Amino acid sequence: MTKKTHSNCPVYYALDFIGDKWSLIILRDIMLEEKKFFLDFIGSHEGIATNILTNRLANLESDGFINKIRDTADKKRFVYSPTKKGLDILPVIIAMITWSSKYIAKGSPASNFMAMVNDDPVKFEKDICAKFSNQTE
Amino acid sequence: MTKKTHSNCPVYYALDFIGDKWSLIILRDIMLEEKKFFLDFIGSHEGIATNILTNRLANLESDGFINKIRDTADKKRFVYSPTKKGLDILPVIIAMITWSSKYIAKGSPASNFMAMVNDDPVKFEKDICAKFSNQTE
DNA sequence: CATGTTTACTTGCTTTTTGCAAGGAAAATA
DNA sequence: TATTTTCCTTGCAAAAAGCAAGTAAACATG
Repeated sequence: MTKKTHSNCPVYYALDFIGDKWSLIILRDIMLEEKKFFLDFIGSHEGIATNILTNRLANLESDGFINKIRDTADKKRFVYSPTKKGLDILPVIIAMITWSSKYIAKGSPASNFMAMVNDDPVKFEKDICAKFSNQTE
Repeated sequence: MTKKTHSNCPVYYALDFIGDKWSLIILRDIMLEEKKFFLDFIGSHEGIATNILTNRLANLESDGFINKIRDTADKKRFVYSPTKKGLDILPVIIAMITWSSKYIAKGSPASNFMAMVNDDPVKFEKDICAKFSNQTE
């Protein structure tokens, strides 16, 4: 996802930014799992490597999906949060959850999100956006 | 996207299948661009290599997203078509189109799909599904 | 029916990306 | 000052993707 082709196809355009697995996983962690710090993302059970995480966080920031600000309480670390542009990716994530809840193996341990999304996807999105309503951009 | 991790996270579960760019581009071509044949996909301006296309078509078929049947009219070639499971990915694609139409540069040559999706996304999805209503699975 | 074309796929090679392990730097802590 | 925490970098190996050429079966043509 280094070079953006800026295709005139809107599907490909979106994939230029979130067409790799890790970028969407990070956005999921930020928006759904309320992760904020570098080590939070490292703690995801998917196991992203530190160099890849650094690269993806930088891309997501320069592409305007997330903000990166130094934590005032603990200046060693940075707080990562979604921008409006990033929050607007939520419908894509929700659509994936809807699809998965239909096709995931019955025996699989169900995620909380599946029930919530199936129950009321609009409310699900609104509730998450409300958590980040203090975002300026 | 070779090994499926079968994570209990529904986002990651979906990304196991469509988390690489090419798989979604192929599904876009099949469902939105009404492409059917190997050479149709090669003709996409994104430029997928033949070995990658062969691999992705095989994966999509074995994962149950598409059907592959020999063309009765011209037995040299195969007809690729979406299954119900594949058509259920449409909301993900539509969510991407919605996102892109909001953030794509104003000067960019607009796709037909952007206007149609923004006008009536539910109708957009129904119309596409109707085209493939003869699909048995 | 011999020859050439179309369509799908394969193979070998190079380049790019990812994964992994170790280390480094700034801020906090003791 | 020494140690820990947090984020990031670097070097190297493994995996994936990209590219060009070639193969084989179905078909078309003379």
